This record gives sequence, C-alpha cells and structure tokens, in this order.
Amino acid sequence: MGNGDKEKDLDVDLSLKIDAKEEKQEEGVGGEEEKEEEDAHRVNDGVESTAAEEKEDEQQPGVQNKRRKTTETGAGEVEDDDVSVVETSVQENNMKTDQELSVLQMEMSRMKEENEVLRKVVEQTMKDYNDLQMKFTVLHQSCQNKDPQTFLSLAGNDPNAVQGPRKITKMSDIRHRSPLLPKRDDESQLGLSLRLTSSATTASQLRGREEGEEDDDDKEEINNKEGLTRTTSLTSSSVQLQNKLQRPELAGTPSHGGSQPNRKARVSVRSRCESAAINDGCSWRKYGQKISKGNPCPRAYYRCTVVAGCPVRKQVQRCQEDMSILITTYEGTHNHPLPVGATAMGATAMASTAAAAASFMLLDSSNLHLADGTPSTYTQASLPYHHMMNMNPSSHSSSNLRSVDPHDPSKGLVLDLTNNFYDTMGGSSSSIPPGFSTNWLMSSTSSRSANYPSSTSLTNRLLDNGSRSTRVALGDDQKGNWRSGEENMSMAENVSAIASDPKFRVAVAAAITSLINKDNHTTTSHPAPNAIAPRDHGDNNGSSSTSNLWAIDEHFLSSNGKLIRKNTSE
DNA sequence: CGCTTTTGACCTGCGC
DNA sequence: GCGCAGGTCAAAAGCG
Repeated sequence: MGNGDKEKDLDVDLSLKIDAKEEKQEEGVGGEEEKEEEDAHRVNDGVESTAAEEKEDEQQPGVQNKRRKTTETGAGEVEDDDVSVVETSVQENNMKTDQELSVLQMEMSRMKEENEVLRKVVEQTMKDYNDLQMKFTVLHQSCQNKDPQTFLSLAGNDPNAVQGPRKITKMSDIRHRSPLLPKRDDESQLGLSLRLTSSATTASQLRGREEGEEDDDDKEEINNKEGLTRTTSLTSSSVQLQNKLQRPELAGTPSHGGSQPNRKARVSVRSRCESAAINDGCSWRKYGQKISKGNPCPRAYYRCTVVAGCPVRKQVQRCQEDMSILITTYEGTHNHPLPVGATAMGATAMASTAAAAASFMLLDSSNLHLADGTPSTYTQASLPYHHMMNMNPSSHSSSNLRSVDPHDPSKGLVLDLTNNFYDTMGGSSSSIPPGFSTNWLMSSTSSRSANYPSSTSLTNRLLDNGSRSTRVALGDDQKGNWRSGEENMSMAENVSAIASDPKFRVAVAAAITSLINKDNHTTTSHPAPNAIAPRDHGDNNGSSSTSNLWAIDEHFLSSNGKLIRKNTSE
C-alpha cells in the first residue's frame, strides 16, 4: 500500500519537473499537437503503449488530485471571475495533459532504454551467430575446393544434411544469405553445430572410395542390427566420413598411429579423475580392454550408447607417470544430439567439437606442412582464440594451446585439463566467468616440457615430423597436485562448462579455420583446386610467409563476422 | 531377464 | 613372412 503511494508521488514529482520544462517549450501549443504525440506513442509499440496506458490509468487520479490542489491554492483570488475560471480550467486541462504527456514520455524513454538493452542483446546474439556463420562459410569455401563431399558435422542431426552435394547447396545458400538476416532454420547451427567442411586427407582417394564403397556403406547399415535410426542419425555425409575413417576395413586406411595421413580423428582429454572414467554426459559401453605397451594400466575401450550406431568411441587409460590422470581419447563425432541436462554434458560436446576439429586437421593433412617451419603455424592455430575470446596475452600462466607430440601423432587434439584450470576458473562450478577467455593462451608452456618443447622448436618438430595433431593444454598437469574429489568434481564441471560454451566451439572452429585459411592462402596462389588436395609430404611448401599467415588471421578476425576471403576462387 | 563387464580370441597394420 | 601391438568381437560371467 505505502509503496504504491510512494510510486505515485514520485511519478507526479517527476512529471511536474518535466512539466515545468515543457511549459516553457510548449507555451501556447494546443492540445492537438499533444494528442498527436500521444497517438504516436501509442502506435509506436504495442508493448510500450500498453504499459504506458496502464501507467496512465494508474496515475491519473494522483495527478488530478495533485493538480487540483495546486490550482486551488494558486488561483484563489480569481475564483469569482467566471472567465478566469474558464481560463483556469483550460490551463488546468493543459497542464494535466502536459503532465500526462510527460509521464508518458518518461515511460517511453524507460521503455526505449529497455528496448535498447534488448536490442543489444539481440545484436550480440546476432553477432555471435554471424561469427559462427562466417567461420562456417569460410570453412565451406575453403573446403569446397577440396572435396565437396566430405563433411564433418558436430551436430550430425541436421535433417537437411543428407548427402554431400545437397549439403553443399544448402551451405551455399547460407553463404549467400545475408548474415544479418539469419533464418530460423539456421538457428540450429547457432547452437552448436559447427559443421566443418573437410578436406579429406586424401580427398581424391576418399571420393573414389566413396563411390566404390557405397555398397559397403549399405552393408554397414544392414549390419547395424540395432536398427535404428541410421536414416535419421546418419543424416550427414560427415557421419559417413566418420564411419569411413573409423572403419579402416572400409576405408582401407590404418586404424591407428602411423604415418598415414588418413587416420581417425582423435581428441585426448587429460584430466584428473579418481573414478574409472570421467562423466561426460554420454553413456558408454565398454567393449574391450587391453594392456598397451609401455603402460601397465589397461586401456579400456568404450562405445557411445546414447544412440545405437553412434560411431563415437573412447579409450580410457590412466597415465603411467601420474595415476591420478585419466587420459580419455575420443574418436569420431556423435551422430545424435548430445544429451542435455547432465552436469558434465559439456565434456561430451567438447569431445565432439574437438574430435571434429581433430578430424579436420587430420584430414587436412597438408595444413601443417604448408608453413615455413616457423612458429607461425602453431600461432595461427591459436590466434583466433586470442582474438575471438578476448584473451589477455600477458597472462601465460596456465593454459596453453600446445602442439602435439610429434612422436605420437595419433594423439590428435589433446586437451590438458589436469591442473590450473581449476584455479584459473576461480573454482566456479558451472558457469564460465568472464575471465575464462584469458585462460586460453597460446604460449607453449607445456607441462610435459620434456615431451612438449617450446612452441618454436615444437612447431619445427611438428612440421618436420609431419605431425598433424594439435595439443591443447589447459594446465600444467605435472605440477598440479591431486585435488580433493570435490574439487575434481568442480574441475570437471568447469571443463564441461567451458566445453559447452559456444565460444569454445567457435574458438576451435576458428583455430581450424585459421589453419585452413592459411592453407588456402598458400595454395590458392596456385589456383588449381587440386593444388589444395592434401599432400603427404609438404616439406617443399615452405614458401608461405609468416606475415601472410598473420594477415590471414587478421583478416579473419577483424572482420567481426564480415570476413570475405580474399582469394578464394580467383 | 536384460544389460554391462570381463576376457580370450581374432583381425589388421606395421616394422623387420 | 613373421611377430608385435593396437583394436575389435563375442561368449561367458556378473549384476541389478
């Protein structure tokens, strides 16, 4: 009760102040103009007008009363004069309408502010969307030249994505669509679908195989006794690619390690975990266990059972040096939407995203051979993190985008979540603090310094050895102490939160895109599309300059969603 | 009873 | 060609 009265008084006071101003400005202005304005207000916005009307209804009595008081006390001597009374009443009416007008204007300005805020939110969302779309477009463009039929899909649930060529069409539509006018059916991509157009390592090989192996694919489908939904889940050629990659007997490629360019996409996550496996939100079924050479700890093999037929598999093995570290290696991309609601769901998304990223890098075998052996390659991959995530370059404390161990290229992308990650996250459990981005650093302060040298030497070795994997480390695992279970839980949740953050995916995409852009810029100088085809041994391609690579990234990142590749097809 | 885990056999690729 | 190692299969065992 008291509150309501206070509000009314406040509004009246404000309106009176404004009223005084308005009286100066609008001396002699008739009521018609005011009415016009009022009408304009009403037409302006449905919400606004409704709110304004409500407010108006609330305030009229208060305003009238107050105004009445003012007129009664201020015009006492002329009350006897009829003319004066008429004038007074006219003035009173004018002032009343002025007050109402001012109240409405106040209300409108408030609404405008709200609208502004909302608009900013929408703009930000749009911007994020555009960023994603641009990266997607760039990836598409860069890979369209390579192999239009191979895709990596992180979502895998795009019902429109059935076959490569069809998808190409769709993606072309997206590309031609104005980024400022996103369509609703693109929203799925906003969410997490970082669909990457991949250049299969041996694009031509793959294409050839794809033609020759359709029968095999059919068999595969038939063999999928689970019955399912392969038609729905296998909605994209990316999944087909994944299946091919993961089925060496079909793809005719080695299933592991080695120097073959066409290998499984892998993402290793190093995390401290006491339990047998980290909870990443997906359900897994163990299908095998092996004692691998060099590590007394058995390696467990899991399949994703969220959806039968999901190609994703993971290996879980404890680190020999530190048994508290659990190394989880993901392979493949989920062909189903990732479970939502699980506390650690993000890890799954991360695995999916990173797996696709690794896939892409693995497939695009030429990427890392293009550079001239300078650290630029490494930096290129990480630069987008820096820009897009607004990282603080001065802090090189804990998180690193590290390259891969050249001697173990099968490791693919390695996320090292074993240490300071928790600290840098400030111990928050499920939300990503604004400073999150500062944790994604590019310096190569590898915890396994013995195995992972500084970025320069590492990159050189990386290039020299032709490794195609990338190591992303988030902490100095060796220095870290084994934390309590609760802290580990928090860390896992943090990891999940980070991984579930679209920015993380954007960053992954950007890193890959950066590599691809670099690839394109270096290869498109030789316009033949075939020139983009991956090369197994790219040591000869050391002509690309570092500055050029940086320029690409600047181009890529400064555009704020308006990247246009300089030399795509010309 | 159905699902998961265990575990030995089997397959495949790679190096010598 | 052979052996090794990684990865997968599938029957048996375990569990709720």
